[in-house]
Amino acid sequence: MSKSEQTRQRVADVALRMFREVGFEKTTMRAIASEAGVSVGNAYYYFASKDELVQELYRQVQDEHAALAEKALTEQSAAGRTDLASRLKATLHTGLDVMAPYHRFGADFIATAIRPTSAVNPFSSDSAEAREASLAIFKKTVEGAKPQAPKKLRSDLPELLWLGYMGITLFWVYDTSEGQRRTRRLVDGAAPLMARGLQLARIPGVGKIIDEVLDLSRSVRK
Amino acid sequence: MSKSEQTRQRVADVALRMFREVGFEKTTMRAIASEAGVSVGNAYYYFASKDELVQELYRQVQDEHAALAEKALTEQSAAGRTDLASRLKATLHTGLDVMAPYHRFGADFIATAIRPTSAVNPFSSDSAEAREASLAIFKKTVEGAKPQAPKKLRSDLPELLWLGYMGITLFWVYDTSEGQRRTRRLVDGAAPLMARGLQLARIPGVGKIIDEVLDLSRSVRK
DNA sequence: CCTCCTTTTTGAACGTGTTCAGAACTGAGT
DNA sequence: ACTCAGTTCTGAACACGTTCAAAAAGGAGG
Repeated sequence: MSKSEQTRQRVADVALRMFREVGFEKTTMRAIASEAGVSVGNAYYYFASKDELVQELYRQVQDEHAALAEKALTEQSAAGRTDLASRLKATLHTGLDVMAPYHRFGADFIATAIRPTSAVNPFSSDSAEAREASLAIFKKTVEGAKPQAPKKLRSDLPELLWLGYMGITLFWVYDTSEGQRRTRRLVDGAAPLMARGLQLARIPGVGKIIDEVLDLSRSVRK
Repeated sequence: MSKSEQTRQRVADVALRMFREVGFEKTTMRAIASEAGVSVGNAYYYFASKDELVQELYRQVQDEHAALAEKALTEQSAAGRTDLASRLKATLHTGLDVMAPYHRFGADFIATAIRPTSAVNPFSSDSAEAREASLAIFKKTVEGAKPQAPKKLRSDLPELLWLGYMGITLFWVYDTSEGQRRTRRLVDGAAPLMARGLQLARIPGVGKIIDEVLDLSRSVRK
């Protein structure tokens, strides 16, 4: 590893550790630089802004989620539990597991991420790669499920679930209950309800409405 | 009006005008103070932070929404249009109308509002009053509708619709289409779908699931 | 070893939101 | 008129994220 890469890595490591330990706002660029043994300007040579350090954090959280979810899904399959509700629970709970150390400061990260101009914004094109990776987890969750979801929903489902996951994350940020158990309960309750709700798509009257909802959702996404 | 009140008002007026004209980030406290003819410290004597000025903005937007929605709903009723879909459209569209001048900077406001520590956060206790006022608009929207919504949903409906409105607002912030017409289309499409969707609650199989969704939503709100 | 270009590093400086010690003003009581 | 407590106002100062001109280090070719 070149000296340049080492410096970059050291800055990133220090930043992420400090984010975890003292939070986003209290971690100043000066503190990061000093702790990493470089000047402020040098930290900026590698990361154009504090936001870019958050981006680094997201990447790491996401990689970890992908690995943990994959592992949990595989174990469940081996044990014969292949229903969508169980798989969804596994994916959502592992997501919460990975984010847990950052809960105290989650709000700051969300505030950063939500700006359309932010590179970390989950809907922006800058983070397309990260979003695809996250979507892939939900694709895997849905595709490996038996019985499969109703055909008409299958293709849109991962994206809708991912959107739901964003909502759950928002809920989690505001969840001050101990260990965020209310969010855990939400996941445990919502996963089976969603799985069962999907079956309703087979009832004629419901199916028609769902078609229209999907049409609208597609047209509005352009 | 006392001199103190005058100063406070002048600061607020200048701030809101500048927010509208040049945006949240570009409106500095120094500029507000200078434009209002007071010192920076004096502006802080009346508003503890820049966020509190945003709170002032929210209050104003909300009052305007309440008035416009009320007017639109009354006119519709007079013309004999009392179905929920039409009423919902009126409420949502007037909301978008009121926010329109701020669209360019909406993202900054959202980023400010989303911090749990922010006084402007729509879920925080600090903004309970504002939230109640907003909820009241949706209560009126639902209650004045004929035919009425299914009984089991009636009490939770305003809160759920309000939540949906938050989602639509988020969508609107990210909507860069001209005049935010995609958001308008979303409202036009979603309002009738929601109204028709509610009727499905009367189908036995669907009703049971809805009961459980409501139970979960209540238990998780604690 | 020297030259010359690129990459890396420095730290002072800028503009920001916010704080605070104290100055200026106000008005009620004497 | 004078006092004095409370209210209103001031502007310098602080810490922050970020920028930038210039210094230092590295490295390729002679």
